[in-house]
Amino acid sequence: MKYDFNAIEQRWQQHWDNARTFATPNPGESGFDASKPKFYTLAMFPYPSGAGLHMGHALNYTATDIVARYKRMRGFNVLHPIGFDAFGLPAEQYAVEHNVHPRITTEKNIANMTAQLKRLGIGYDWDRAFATTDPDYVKWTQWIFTKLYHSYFDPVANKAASISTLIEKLEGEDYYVGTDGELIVSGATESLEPLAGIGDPNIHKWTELTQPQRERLLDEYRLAFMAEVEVNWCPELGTVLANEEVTNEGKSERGNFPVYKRPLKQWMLRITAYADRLIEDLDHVDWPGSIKKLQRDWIGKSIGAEVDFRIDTLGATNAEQRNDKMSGPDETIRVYTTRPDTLFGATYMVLAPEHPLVDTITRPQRAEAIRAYREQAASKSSIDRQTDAKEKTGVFTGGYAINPVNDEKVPIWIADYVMMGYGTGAIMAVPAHDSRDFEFAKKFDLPIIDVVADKPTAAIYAYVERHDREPELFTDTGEEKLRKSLVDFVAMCVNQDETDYDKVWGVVNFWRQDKTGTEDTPEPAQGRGSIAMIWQDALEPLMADGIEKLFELARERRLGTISGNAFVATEGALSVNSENDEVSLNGNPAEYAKYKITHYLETKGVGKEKENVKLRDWLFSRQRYWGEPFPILHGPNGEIRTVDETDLPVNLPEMDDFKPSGSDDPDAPPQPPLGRAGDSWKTVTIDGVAYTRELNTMPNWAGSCWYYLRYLDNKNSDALVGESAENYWMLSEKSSGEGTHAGGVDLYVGGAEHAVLHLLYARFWHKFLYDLGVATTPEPFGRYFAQGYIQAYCYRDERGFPVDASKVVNANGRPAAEVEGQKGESFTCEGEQVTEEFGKMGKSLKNAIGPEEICEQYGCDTLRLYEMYMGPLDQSKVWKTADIVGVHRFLNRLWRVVFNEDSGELRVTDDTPSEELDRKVHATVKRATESMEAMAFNVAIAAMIELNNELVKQDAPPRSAVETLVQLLGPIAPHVAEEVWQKLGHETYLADTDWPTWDEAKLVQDTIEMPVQVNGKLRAKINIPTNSDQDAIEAFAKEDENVQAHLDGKTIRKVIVIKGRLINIVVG
RNA sequence: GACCCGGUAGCCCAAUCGGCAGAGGCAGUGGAUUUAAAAUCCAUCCAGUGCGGGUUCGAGUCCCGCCCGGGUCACCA
Repeated sequence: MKYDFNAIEQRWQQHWDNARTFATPNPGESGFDASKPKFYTLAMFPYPSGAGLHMGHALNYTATDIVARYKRMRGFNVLHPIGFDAFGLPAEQYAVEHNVHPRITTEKNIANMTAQLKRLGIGYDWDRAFATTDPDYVKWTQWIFTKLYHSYFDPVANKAASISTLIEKLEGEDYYVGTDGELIVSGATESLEPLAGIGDPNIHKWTELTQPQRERLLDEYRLAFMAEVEVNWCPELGTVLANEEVTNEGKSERGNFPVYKRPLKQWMLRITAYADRLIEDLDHVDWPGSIKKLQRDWIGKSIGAEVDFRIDTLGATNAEQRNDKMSGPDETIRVYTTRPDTLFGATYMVLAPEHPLVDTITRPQRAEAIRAYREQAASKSSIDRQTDAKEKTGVFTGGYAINPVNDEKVPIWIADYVMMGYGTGAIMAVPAHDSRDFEFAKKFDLPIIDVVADKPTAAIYAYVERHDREPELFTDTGEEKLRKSLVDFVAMCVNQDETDYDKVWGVVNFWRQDKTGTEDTPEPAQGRGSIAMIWQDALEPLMADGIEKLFELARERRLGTISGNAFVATEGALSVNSENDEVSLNGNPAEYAKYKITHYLETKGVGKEKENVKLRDWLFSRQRYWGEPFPILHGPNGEIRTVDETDLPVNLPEMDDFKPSGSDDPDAPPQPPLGRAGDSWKTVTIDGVAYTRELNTMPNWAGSCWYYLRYLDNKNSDALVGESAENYWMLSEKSSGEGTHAGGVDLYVGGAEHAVLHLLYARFWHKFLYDLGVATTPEPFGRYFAQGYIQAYCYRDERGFPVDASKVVNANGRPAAEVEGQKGESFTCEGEQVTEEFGKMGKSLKNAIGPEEICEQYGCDTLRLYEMYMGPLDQSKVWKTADIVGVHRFLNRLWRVVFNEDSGELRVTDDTPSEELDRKVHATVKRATESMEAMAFNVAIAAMIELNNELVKQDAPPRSAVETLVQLLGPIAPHVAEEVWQKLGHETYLADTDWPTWDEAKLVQDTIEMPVQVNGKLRAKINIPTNSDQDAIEAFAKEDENVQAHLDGKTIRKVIVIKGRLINIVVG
């Protein structure tokens, strides 16, 4: 009776299906056991694509299944559901390519994937499964959207609230409206006053606004809103894309088509309102640090200042001024900077080509050049911008602005290295301290002046300034003395961290003039000693061309940039050349200088502190058929209303032609497929008013933003999730009072490629639902585990194209899979020479291996074992088919431990295991348990193999030891474990048994071998009674002959005894 | 370019609070079985932890500086 994995796996999979073994009741349902703790685990939502499951899926689903089965044995109520993210581009592309309705292909793919999942033996609660395309689910996705539309983000409460609340607050004058439409809290404390904007706050009351103004104001605050924005337009896909869906190369993530920037009116979600909470709450989730960092960087919060530069009209001729309607005194360009401390070094300005003030600023003689440049910039796709990024381009507008801190006139340029989408779309360029500005200034020969320097350079600036102020001090001295004096000055400033330059100046001059000081006068740089020499060395290169040259550079404020690079450091750097009659930053460290200048700007009314985020609002419209229709109706006068809750869901119209209108012309207007739907769908008449439905659809991310909540209560028709189910499954008790788990899914496993897409969008929606009171935890996924990729060898022919890896053989005709990765092999594919490489397993490299072929050949238990044994789950690892036999042998060996293969008889006996074997069993349980908890399944499996190797040696394997091993194996290789368990005579299923425990006392041996070191070198190993105390251990160690030899004639200085570990005797 | 992760035997990987570098698997080698091969079984070989410093009685583990590999982001002012 051989190990027949096919029959075994088929039998148990059928059993689990029929018996609904992994169905989990909710609170209040029959069979629910309230005494057990809960555990909610989830793998990432799969797309039911035509290609089916790949190895990465198998890895992901096996991992959560193992944890689910393990936790079940540990006495948890385990929720482990699955469903399908069935809307969206991939499903639609597949449907288009195969010319069938997406619903049909989607259903077929779901059926196919369901069968594949069952073939892997994953223990899902299938009763909870659904697809995002189910009308029942679409209804609640649309419901959430209507709530977003009717909500705003309250800046005081820091949470979402109903738009009607905002109206109440405006009517009740809790809030006023500022010039930029910002909300101003009435009776605000002084700290809130800056919200009022720069200069005259010009505060409006709600009653002063006209009805259209009011509508517009409210629209400014809705969490779902329409806006004309620069979007990523992909003509080939016929749709716009979110920033996150565009690759680095400026191509669409789906299909790899070119993407262009163009302004379009689209639905947006105000994710930026949640930026702070999305950052802050990362502190409370148990996620990999790298993923948290990716999210923080993507949100990209920075604190800097907004500064207003007045446009200068003096440069214009009288004739120009007469024609220039915009030369009023209030016309300013607002810039955002994170380095306000460098404001004195702003020598020019750059506007994004799309900046609205460009036309105003441009002088007539520059107009043609500007027009040409803007046109060129607009026509570039992001890929071109990317390619051209190496070389800075730009055009001078002919206009100037006034630097508010020093009244210097600075030229205004436009350049595509400044983006309209970030900050204010305009920058003050500080070429000395920003590498992009530096490059640009070099290319167009714009002035570069230092305003920040490291400490020695700052000291030189201070010295030269004082030298030039009192030149008479130096009339009778030579260059040598000047040089020494400078070195002293710099050395004293740097070594004593002194920025009171006048004081140092005094001291240095005192000594320079060879005067005798009073007792109080410190010697510069401690007597011109060695410390001064160090700085002399550092300064020598600067003075190579003579000290006069150095002075010259300092007077030109160019000391820092002669290196040919911008000096961008803030740590340890000091401001220089930054003072006017009212404020001086000189000698101040950057952080303080920032604070000081920002405060100065505020008092002058030309700037204020400003927080900024890189994160953009989420573009939510797609011009596609296969997505959730918006529950939105457009009225004849442009008014918008949401579809009533009772009329949800809005289902997609049946259409014959659902294909998107793609085009290779980037200027063709978007034509959503729903525009071709019949009028009976498109037009809705309510109270005699004919409304048109919104014709765009939602992006595929919509459905995956809240699916984990629907699993909890997927049959509920009154709410997206019922309260008791949500409370039970989402609220997690904090285990130790350490508040690291913010609730939600207890273990979420998936690939890191979703770090800034799904994981950010879902957190945003969840926080909104939390504000609504639908969700009771601030975060959706309390713990997230990012699994590594599966990589594989791949082969390319002479032209560099990948060839089918399964057809590649080595020189002896052996399949590559058996010898891959070994040195000195040469490979051919159908007679042609190919080269071996290494990359992510997949279709594009033609090196994919389907889970199904492995299941057929070895069984899914072996596949599950192998995938977990390859290495740590969070790391990428290489697929090697040849290695699979290792774990397959393990299962075979285990089978033969239990059964006599020839007779089919059980080999196990009821003998008591030997003390040694018993110790091994307990040690294995301990190691396996700890490894399972740490998700180090590779280590857990190794421990099991070890124990099995012990059992192989037994002529009569004791039942207790075998059963323990089988139980440990259960979560990972459930079919064979269950089969053996049953054959061992058990009535209950292994899945329903308790996880084995270990007895720490059983691990202790009577005697223990301990290494003895002398001076850290191993000199002996001694066997001593385990319970020996420190003194006894030391005495035993000293008895050893070899140890004595090494102690001979030496003094024992110290004896380190680590009980159970080692003894180290230090002699000298 | 910036950031994150990793580097232990021919290969994949273990090694608890800093405490004897080796558990497990693959490959290799020798043997058993076999007409032969595959499969299977038994036995066995193999490194001082990428490099250079430092802390320590003691470093794969901690600190500093590099090198290599993988990943992510990338004109974000």
